[in-house]
Amino acid sequence: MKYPFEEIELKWQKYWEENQVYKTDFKNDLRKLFSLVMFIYPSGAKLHCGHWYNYGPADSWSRFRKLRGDNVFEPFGFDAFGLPAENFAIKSGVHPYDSTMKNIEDIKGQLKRIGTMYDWSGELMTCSPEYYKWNQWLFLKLYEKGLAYRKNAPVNWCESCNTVLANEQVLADGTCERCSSIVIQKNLTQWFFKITEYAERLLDGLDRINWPEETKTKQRNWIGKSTGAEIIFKVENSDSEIKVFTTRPDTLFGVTYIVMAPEHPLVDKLTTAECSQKVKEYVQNSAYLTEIERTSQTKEKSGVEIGAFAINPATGEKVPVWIADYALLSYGTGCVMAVPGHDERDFEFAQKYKMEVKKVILQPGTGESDVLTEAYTGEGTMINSGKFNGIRSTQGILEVIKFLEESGFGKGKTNYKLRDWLISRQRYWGTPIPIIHCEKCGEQPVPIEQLPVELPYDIQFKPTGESPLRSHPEFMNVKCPKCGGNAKRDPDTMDTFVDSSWYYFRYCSPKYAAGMFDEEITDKWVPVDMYIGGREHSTMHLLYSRFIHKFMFDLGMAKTDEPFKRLVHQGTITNMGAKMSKSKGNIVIPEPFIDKYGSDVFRLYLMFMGPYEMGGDWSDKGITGTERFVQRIYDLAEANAGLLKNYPDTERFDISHINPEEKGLYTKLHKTIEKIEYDIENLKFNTAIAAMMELTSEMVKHISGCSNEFKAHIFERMLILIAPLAPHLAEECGEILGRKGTIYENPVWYEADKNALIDETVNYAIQISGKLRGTILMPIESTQEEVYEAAKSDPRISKFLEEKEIIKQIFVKNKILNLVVKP
RNA sequence: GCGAAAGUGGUGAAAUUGGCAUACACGCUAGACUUAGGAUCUAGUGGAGCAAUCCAUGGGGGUUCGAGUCCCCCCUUUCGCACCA
Repeated sequence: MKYPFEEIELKWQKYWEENQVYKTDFKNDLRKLFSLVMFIYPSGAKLHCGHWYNYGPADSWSRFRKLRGDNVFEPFGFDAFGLPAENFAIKSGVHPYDSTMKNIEDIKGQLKRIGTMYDWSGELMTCSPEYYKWNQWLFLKLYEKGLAYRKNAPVNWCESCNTVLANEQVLADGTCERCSSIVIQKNLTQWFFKITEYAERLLDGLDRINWPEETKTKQRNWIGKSTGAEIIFKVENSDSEIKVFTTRPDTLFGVTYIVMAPEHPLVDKLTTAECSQKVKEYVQNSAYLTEIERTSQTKEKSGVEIGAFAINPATGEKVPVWIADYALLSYGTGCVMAVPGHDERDFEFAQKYKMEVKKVILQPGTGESDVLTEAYTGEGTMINSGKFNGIRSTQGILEVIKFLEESGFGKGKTNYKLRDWLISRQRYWGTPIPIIHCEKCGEQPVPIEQLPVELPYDIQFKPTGESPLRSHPEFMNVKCPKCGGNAKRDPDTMDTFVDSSWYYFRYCSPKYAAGMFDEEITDKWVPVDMYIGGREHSTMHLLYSRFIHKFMFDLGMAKTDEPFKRLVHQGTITNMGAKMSKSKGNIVIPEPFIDKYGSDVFRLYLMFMGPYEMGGDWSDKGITGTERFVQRIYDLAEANAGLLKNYPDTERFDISHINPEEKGLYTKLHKTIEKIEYDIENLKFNTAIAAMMELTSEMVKHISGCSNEFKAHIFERMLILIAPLAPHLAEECGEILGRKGTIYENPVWYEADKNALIDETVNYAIQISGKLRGTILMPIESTQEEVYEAAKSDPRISKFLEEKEIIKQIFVKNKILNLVVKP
């Protein structure tokens, strides 16, 4: 009979749900396993194959662990705040709340068809006040500790859309994603979280978690630690000082000019009257470039002199001060000491503007008088550096720092590329920032007992560039919590990455009202043991949550200081070479395939396509392969209906007491058990399925020659092996075969019988001088002599040995015999 | 430019440690059963050659009895980061 997937998938999904098979008992934390996939943004585009590729295999892994005896918690929820819903509202007039609720309903329906073990009692959505209340609480805690603060900062601004854009909405060429006009930088007062305070701990923690090396490397690069010195340059005829950061204090004697970022606050003050016109033009010009444009290496460097001179603290020499947009205000001190002799960028700039190049590090193997034709950035001996002459540059770094510290002109300093996290958005559909601005008392936190600050439903969606909340008087006008006078709420909302930086805690007690989460549970159930999601979050979500988690640890609310013990990235499924996205119109939806083949076949196919962490371009070409495979298993079960009712399970068989067909199957089965254990644990689903296919083929061929007791043994184990990969199929076949109880209510895993893993004979590869000339079947553990004799007497091999002298034999037991002959 | 990953049949891909390259599938070819086949089953299927054999893991060197796997150089693709002083 054709495998009736429609009926049975519904039947088992209903059964699992009604019997609460996947409900987690938090009281039992023995062998607890928190298995998590990144929650979904409920967009109108709904679930596509990429989502399935994330959730299906992740669920198979969790199911495998459940069968092995782990107490698995696998929750799901919705990352429900965010820009797309609001943009949709601007276009269509549908309120973000309404569209989001509808999308969540739709997606939930789609999700249920996968047949996952989600414990829906953990379900949450970030847009509900009972969730975002705790975002606000978190904000206030950070505020209290000085880790949330407001400052003026440059942001992306589209003059045509009249709004702030997230970095992700600015295309690589510096234009607006929506209207293609140029995006400029504009200074606005914004809220930040001080993630930089945690930079060192964020680096340290990476050494203690089981994450892909590529992701750890990305985070390390993103944090971008570099050590060097901060050096003070006095300014001639001024009481101002210019501070620079450098990783090469050993090149201090080679400084020939200073570069400041055009937006540097000292620029106005230090610019002389003669230069002011040129400087003003330059500053204005660079404001129209995006950071992306400014920092693109293809652009030629440019700059102007501001007329001031700085004094080199080591030499007393005066050097000109320039502004140039290759200096970034956001890194280091925003000022650079330029050493054209030993820095490529400074060299390029000095060439263009005809500035002096001083050689202070001697490249090994070159002479002092050799002229530099390019910057030498390596190590060497210090020259032209006063009392430091002759010192190796690596040592010189330390010596110069010592000199700076003693003379008060600077100090050793560590710098990070990581910037503070800008969390305010001039948007409606997010968590309101719980701050009240009072003209008299200034910035006032909303008292905790007044949380949540609820997002009003009635609101005007117009892309005005201001938060829509600002034009909602009932929301905006409040009394100051301190003086009771009239005051205004902060009109901004939080970045949705705040929501996702602690949601895994909340899953354990989504309805908890006495705090962010029930620590009695999270103390035992957090951290997440397995986290599966895409690479695109390597430096965003995955860094933010590590930061927030460490903060929770500092508050005493988390027992560990890392949120995700083990991390795996599934590969990206592309379509026609491009990542699936609604705007590209290349989304592949799963429904047609589930309708045609069923959920298990589709899940199997996704896992069978290739290595899980690799992904690839979508094609449904091979799906019939997994369809046939499922049908063969179903046929086998039907042909042996009731078997397990009539024949009890035998734990193991003695190989010497079963017939050859049974023996072959027995060995195959137990080898398959071992392979599948290794493969699924390591998310190598494709080879696990291949192994199951092999086992199934062997069963189809040989099962009729087996005793009923033996059949019962193999079917019982085969069901358990396929259960994580095709859960509906396994339950149904179990029922057909007359198995006692359902699989997932009574999880069990069978260990491989080690005795069955050893073959009695092995196929030796016989090589002559490294070339394969034949194979011979030998009893296991044969000696070199025995194999050699057998090889010599085999005509296929002996003909290569005629009149040849064997000068060496290489023998690898149970594998290979290589006879090296004289050429 | 820097960093990471990858390159194996017509296609998706296997190959825990240096030890029989191409498992498992898709597709294709032939046959069987069929009114029929986009069903099922059986056999075959890296390339060249009648054959013995030879050649094949992006290209070129090397180490080794033996290299898809280790080392060096180069090419291509994908993804990150992109003047970070």
